[in-house]
Amino acid sequence: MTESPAYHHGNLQQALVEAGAQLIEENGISGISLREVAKIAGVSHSAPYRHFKDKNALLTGIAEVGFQRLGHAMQLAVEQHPGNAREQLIEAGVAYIRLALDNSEMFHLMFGGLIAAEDPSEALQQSSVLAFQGLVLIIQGGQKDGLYKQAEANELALTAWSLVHGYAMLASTGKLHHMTNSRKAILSLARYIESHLIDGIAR
Amino acid sequence: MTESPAYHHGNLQQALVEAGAQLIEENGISGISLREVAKIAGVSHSAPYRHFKDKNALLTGIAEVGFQRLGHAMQLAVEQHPGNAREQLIEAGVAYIRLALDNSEMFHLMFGGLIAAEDPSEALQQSSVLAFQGLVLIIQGGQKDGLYKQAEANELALTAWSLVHGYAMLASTGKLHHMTNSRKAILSLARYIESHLIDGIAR
DNA sequence: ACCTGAACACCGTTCAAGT
DNA sequence: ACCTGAACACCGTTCAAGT
Repeated sequence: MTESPAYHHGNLQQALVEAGAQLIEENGISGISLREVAKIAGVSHSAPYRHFKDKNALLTGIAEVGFQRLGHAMQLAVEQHPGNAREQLIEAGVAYIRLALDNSEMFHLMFGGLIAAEDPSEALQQSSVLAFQGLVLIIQGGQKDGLYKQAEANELALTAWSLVHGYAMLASTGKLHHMTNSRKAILSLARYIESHLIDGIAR
Repeated sequence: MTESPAYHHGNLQQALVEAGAQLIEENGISGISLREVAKIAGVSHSAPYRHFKDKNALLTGIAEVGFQRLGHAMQLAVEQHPGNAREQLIEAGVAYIRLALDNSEMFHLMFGGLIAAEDPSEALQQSSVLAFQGLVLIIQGGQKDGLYKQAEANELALTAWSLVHGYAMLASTGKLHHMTNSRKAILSLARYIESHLIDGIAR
C-alpha cells in the first residue's frame, strides 16, 4: 500500500484548528485544552507542538478562521445592497453583531484580549485590518454618493466599527440583559443604534 | 491576648480580591491562579473555598472592584464639567477609555466574556447597570439643554456606550496598532470619534 | 519529518481532619 | 466558623525515543 505510515491523514495543522474551533463553541473559551484538541484530532497530546509553538499559537490559529468568517459575512451583506451605502453600512454591522451572538465564544476569543498580542506583525493583525478595509470602502462609496460627511474616511470607518463592535461585545456578554432579552430584539435595536450613528455621519 | 488564633487577619475575602486584582494586572488574565492568590494572601490553597464557590466566583469579585473604579472615574469626569453635557459625555468616554488602556487586563476580565454569565441576577449586572445609568443622566441633562435629540434617552445612552466601549476594546487589545501607536494619539483620536457620534445625537 | 510516551511542575476542586 | 494538607483528575510543556 502507498499510504503514509502511522502519521496523521495529511494535514494535522488544519485538523487541529478545526477541532479547536468546534470545541471552543461547545465548551467555552476557558474549557478548551490542548490535550483534548489533540485527542479529538486523534493524535497524542504532544503532537500539536510540531505545528504550533504553544497553546497560544493554536488559539491564534483558531481566531484566524473566525476573522475569515467575519469578513465573509460582512462582504455578503454588502453585496446584497448594491449602490446603497446606508443599507450596506447597517447590514454589514448587523452581520457583525449576528456573528457575535451566534458564535459568541469564538468572538470573545478573537476580541476578548485573551490572546497575547506579542508580535505586532502577526497574521491576526492582517485579518482584522482586512475587515476594517471593507468598512472604509463602504464609507468612501457613500461619500461619493453624497451620503456621508467629507471627513477622513478612516476616521468615520473607525467610528462605525467602534459602535458596532461595542454593541456586539456588550450584547454577546449579556451586558444588555436589562434592556433586551431575545436575539430578535437585540438585532432590531442594533439597527436603531446604527441609524443614530449614521445621522451623525450624514451631512 | 485577645487576638484570633491561627486565622487570617480579619477579612480574608477582601484580601483575596485585592491580591487577585494586583496579580491580574501583573501576570495577565490567563496567568492568574487560585493557588497563587491564596499564597499571596498567606493562606492555604483551599482556604478561598470558604469565601468563594469556585475560581469563577473569585474572578467575579475582582471584576466588581473594576466596575466600581470605572463608575468612579466616569463620575469624576462628569463633575469636572458642570452644566456642559457635551464635555461631560466626551470626557466620561475618555475616562472610560483611559481605564481600559491603563488597566487593560482588569478591563478584559470585566468585559472579555471570560466570566460565565450564569446567574442573570448577579452583582456584576448591578455594577454595569449603574455605570450605564450615569450615561442616561448625562443624555437627559443634554436633552433639557436642547443639545441632544428628543429620542429615547436609553437608546441614545446605549449608542454612546457602544461607541466608547467598542473603541476602548479595540484600542486595549491592540487592534488599532495600524492607525495609532501612542497612548496620547489614541486618546486624542477618541475625542474625534466621539464628536462624530455627538453630531449624530445633536438635533 | 512526524509522532509517541514518560516525566515535570503546575492547576482546580474535594474532603477528612484540626483549632 | 475557619483553615490545613493530602488526594484526585486534570493541565501545558519538554525531551528522549521510535518509524
